[in-house]
Amino acid sequence: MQISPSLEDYLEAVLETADEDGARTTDVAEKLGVSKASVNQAMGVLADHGLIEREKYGPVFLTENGMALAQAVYKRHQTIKAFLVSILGVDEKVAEEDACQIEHVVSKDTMHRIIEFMERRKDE
Amino acid sequence: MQISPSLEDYLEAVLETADEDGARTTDVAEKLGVSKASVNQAMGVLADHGLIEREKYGPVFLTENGMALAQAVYKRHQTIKAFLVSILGVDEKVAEEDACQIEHVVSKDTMHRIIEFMERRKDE
DNA sequence: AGAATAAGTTAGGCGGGCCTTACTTCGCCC
DNA sequence: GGGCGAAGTAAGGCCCGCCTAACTTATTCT
Repeated sequence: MQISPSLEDYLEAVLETADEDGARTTDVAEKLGVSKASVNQAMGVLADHGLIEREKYGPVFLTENGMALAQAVYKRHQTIKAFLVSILGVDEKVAEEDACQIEHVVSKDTMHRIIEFMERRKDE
Repeated sequence: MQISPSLEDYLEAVLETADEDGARTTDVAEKLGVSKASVNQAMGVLADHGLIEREKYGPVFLTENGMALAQAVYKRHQTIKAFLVSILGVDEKVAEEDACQIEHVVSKDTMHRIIEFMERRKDE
């Protein structure tokens, strides 16, 4: 499953804004700071990839695949953010923004090292 | 001075491939893994921004502004790479690639924290 | 129910960044 | 000096990601 960084952001936002009734275009747009039209377009692509399902003029829902991917992205995000805050002492808000960017460009290898580093820190 | 990440990469590559006779389109293209046409186009934009100078069919040279910016970018790059390698233990080659991406998305604040962290490490 | 408002959708457009193809200029060598 | 290959340039095209404007559907309120 290969989607662009930007689509990963949309997927993550769907996860974060969803409740039992799914996620709304407006909320996702708000969260990402883009227009509803852009969200709608992105949802089309995510649906094509089988990552979400939606009925016309209704909310969207993550499929199983979509949920798995969204959670993976979310976890990466949280891990990087935690690293920035707890290890480097970066401000919470800044860390949030930086994590959002870094999560898309960091290699699996470096990601592992970050996790390891934090594990080690925890034990001390 | 506001240029895109991609243009920063071109500028950095000019710095890295240049000798006394300036930098060549071909070398920059090779270094970045893009076509000569793309390099040429980017050089046009950098020239418009007064960051490089060039004569037709000749090599390009960094202006003072261009040199300053290129060095700033280069330093960021090296710092991030050093952090990945020496603190996280990331493989040299992987760190190089990751640094190349991260350098464009990291905030000034986080950048400072990284430097501080490494300074502290050095003292111990 | 009917109007006003909110949510979602569609169409069309724009800039960034890359490409290929074809052309021009340069430098070298017989 | 003519020819050739390499370097540089120009033109045109493609995809991505975003936008605005205009439209359709849903909802809410009196």
